[in-house]
Amino acid sequence: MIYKFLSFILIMNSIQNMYNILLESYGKQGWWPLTSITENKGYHPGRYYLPRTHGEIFEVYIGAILTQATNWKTVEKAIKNLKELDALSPEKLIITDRTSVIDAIKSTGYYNQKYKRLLAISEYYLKLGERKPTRHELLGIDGIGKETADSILLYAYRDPVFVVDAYTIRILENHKLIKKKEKYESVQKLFSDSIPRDFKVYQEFHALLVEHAKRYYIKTTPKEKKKKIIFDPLLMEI
DNA sequence: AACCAGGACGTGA
DNA sequence: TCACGTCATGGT
Repeated sequence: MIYKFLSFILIMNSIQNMYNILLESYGKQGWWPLTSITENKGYHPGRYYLPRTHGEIFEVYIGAILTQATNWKTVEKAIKNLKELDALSPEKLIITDRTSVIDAIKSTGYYNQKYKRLLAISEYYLKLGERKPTRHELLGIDGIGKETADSILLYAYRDPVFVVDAYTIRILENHKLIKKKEKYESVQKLFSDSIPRDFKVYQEFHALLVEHAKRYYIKTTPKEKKKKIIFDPLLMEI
């Protein structure tokens, strides 16, 4: 029993170390990217007061839906298209004709689903008014699962909710900090137990894990078919 | 030219 | 509960 306790302490320490090293290596990431920020492709490191307007907050919702199972570059294009269409607000999105919106978001794939989901969050966002959503409410909306809900809470509202994505799982598995098929909430709790309850840390850590995974956890050449992971330099350090 | 992307959801076992 | 198929375009 005491053995288990000690190993848990070590794991917590590794998580904290991982954050320190990633931050030191890559710097502040400045998520969530916003079109109102013209420089640095919308990223705004250190400006933790963002987003602040309804336009910026709603853009996080839109991006969170559109980025599901696709890369951000295609989402960037889609949001830009929506802006040119003048459909980048819940009110406008609802009244804009379906084919125009679908055409705008086509690059992100799954456009039929995503169109429906954009409508759903638009309706919800309007009903919300000035109120802040709860996780439970968000999860009740079509197309919003755990990761999307937590992304919205963390990046649109600055709630200290850790976002667990596929990359996070992959990295932690590789470092043997979790077992395979560890559950979402379980991984989330591990982070909550290991790092200070500070939304800024949560935002940066998640973004840093994504950055790290993009560098070392994606297959690079068709040759390395069997090897998903190249080599993670962090394995030596933590 | 496969293989994968900042997932979610429905279904059948 | 859980493993698996589906949704679809674009980047590497």
